[in-house]
Amino acid sequence: MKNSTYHIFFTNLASSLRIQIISSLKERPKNVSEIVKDLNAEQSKVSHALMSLRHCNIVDVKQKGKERIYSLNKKTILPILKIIDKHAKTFCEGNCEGCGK
Amino acid sequence: MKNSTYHIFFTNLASSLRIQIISSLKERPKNVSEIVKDLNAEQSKVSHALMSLRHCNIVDVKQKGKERIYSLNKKTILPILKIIDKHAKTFCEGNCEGCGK
DNA sequence: TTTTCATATGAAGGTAATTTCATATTACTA
DNA sequence: TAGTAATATGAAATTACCTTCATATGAAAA
Repeated sequence: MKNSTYHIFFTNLASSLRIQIISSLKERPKNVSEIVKDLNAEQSKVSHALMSLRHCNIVDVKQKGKERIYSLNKKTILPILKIIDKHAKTFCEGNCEGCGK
Repeated sequence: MKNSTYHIFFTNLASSLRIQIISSLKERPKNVSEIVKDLNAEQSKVSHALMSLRHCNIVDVKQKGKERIYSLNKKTILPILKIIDKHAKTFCEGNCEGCGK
């Protein structure tokens, strides 16, 4: 019961950097350099994060010349984030130690 | 960007033990001893896990004598798990290194 | 056909999360 | 009210994860 689908999937989402990448890709598909600029993060860090997201099919990638264009699997991710937003709105108004507010 | 709602929420779900607890509570509300028996896990471990889930309002608790009855916030959790199940079915048939299959 | 740009990779080190263990608390019961 | 059952708590130890840094790869341009 270590590497279940849920565990890998949620571990993947339990990273601020990866969530930031997801946010950035909501807008449109982007290459690595664009994401790096967006987040003002290190290139290798972003690459590692993208690799991880890719393993879970949270993002998809295609080559275009020497660039790689990453795109978000919106169908899976957006509804989940929406549910959590609603959850937070319902339970974490004011200050909620468990929800970062 | 460390303790965002998403980070705390997903970190909470990124634990096999806590996912097992959630699974167990899908059936019906249970006290700690029942959960401990269900999962064949240590009591203090389960208590810590429940505390963590409670902070995120993933579970709720009420006292009943000397027992504490934990119940699942199904409205938030079930749809999320469902989406991931579907995601896994779509992307991880056969063997998928990223999804534990 | 070397240089450069874009991105990936591996491994060591650092940080954060989980487990464990010993003990505390709280509410019933004899 | 001493005892016990049920659960919680704190802190040290362990494990898992993330970051960093140095380097590799691969595609295009010069």
